[in-house]
Amino acid sequence: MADRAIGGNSQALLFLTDEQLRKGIEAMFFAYRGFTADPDRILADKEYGRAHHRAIHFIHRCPGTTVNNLLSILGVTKQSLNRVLRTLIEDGLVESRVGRQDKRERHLHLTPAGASMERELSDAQRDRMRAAYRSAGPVAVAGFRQVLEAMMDEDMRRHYLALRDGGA
Amino acid sequence: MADRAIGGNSQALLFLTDEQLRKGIEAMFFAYRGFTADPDRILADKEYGRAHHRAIHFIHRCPGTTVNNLLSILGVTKQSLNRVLRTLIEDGLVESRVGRQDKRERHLHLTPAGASMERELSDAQRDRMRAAYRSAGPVAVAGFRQVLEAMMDEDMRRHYLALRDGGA
DNA sequence: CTTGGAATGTCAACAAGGCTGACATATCCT
DNA sequence: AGGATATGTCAGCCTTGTTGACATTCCAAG
Repeated sequence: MADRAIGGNSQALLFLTDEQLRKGIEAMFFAYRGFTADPDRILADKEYGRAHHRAIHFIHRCPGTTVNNLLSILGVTKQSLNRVLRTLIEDGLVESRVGRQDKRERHLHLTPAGASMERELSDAQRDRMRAAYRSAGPVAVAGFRQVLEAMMDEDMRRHYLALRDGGA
Repeated sequence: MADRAIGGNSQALLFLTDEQLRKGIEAMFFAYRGFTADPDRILADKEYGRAHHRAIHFIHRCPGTTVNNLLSILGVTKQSLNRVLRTLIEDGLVESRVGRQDKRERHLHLTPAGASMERELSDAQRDRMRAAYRSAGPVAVAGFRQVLEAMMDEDMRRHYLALRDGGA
């Protein structure tokens, strides 16, 4: 178990020790709490939760996306998503338009109210991220993204890259 | 809202644009799924969930920790933790010893069975982390940790640093 | 034109894991 | 003796995930 990276290898692999990996694991745990803390605080006052935030985020990023596509990005069941989506539509934050070519599909868009909520949430989240980026510097940020990308499941990486490159 | 980092500033701050921040936010979202995926799969077969994993992890890291300390690390209520802890103790994975100095305190330890479960879970999680580290390289890993640390809430950072330095 | 399959919506039931509030017990400290 | 602390526990609630079943609508292939 212990530190297989060392074995017959060189000092250059010291960053692969179980010790280093454990620090990374704990860093992910504690950092993710910070990552969601600010939007969570805002959402608590309204009637919503983190699931609503995620839906709003990706509808903002992919205007006109279909339910199926959103399902696959979020990685939840349609029943779960539908519950969230229904309240967002009822409350006038999201609009669901019947597809023109394929009328079975629904294309999702934020209403002005939805866009305003999106801004409030992502501003809060970006503020923290910006402070972290600034304090760590550009080189660290590049490494941060590189490790995160390598950590994703294949399916998730596909979605991520499509958003990263398509949305740029 | 858009790209305040650019304003009257230099090119050196291009990594602080909203665009770059958004990519980091999405990377965190997708990567965290991968981060928990392997332990979750293992836990699904047994009677446990992610909350049990977290408790086991930190009891392993801080043998003899008190319930109160664990509460503060995990950031949940004692009722939530207790539900998890009770099942772990009933199932013989965790042992709760009355404190010697202060008999009000309970000191938590993994039993051999608990330690074995811990190993199985953290092996799975470390494997993925190791692959990510290896593919990204030591410089990226340093940046990864740096940005995550900067992203934590103050309370979480205290716990993280205590574990990072104390546990080294 | 019919039929199979895809995309969507919805109902019901359930589980995990958060939360609050209230209360009990044992222990420590002053 | 009495207040504070550490823990455990009961009851109930919420969010968000799950499965399974079923209806509708529509596209596309035969």
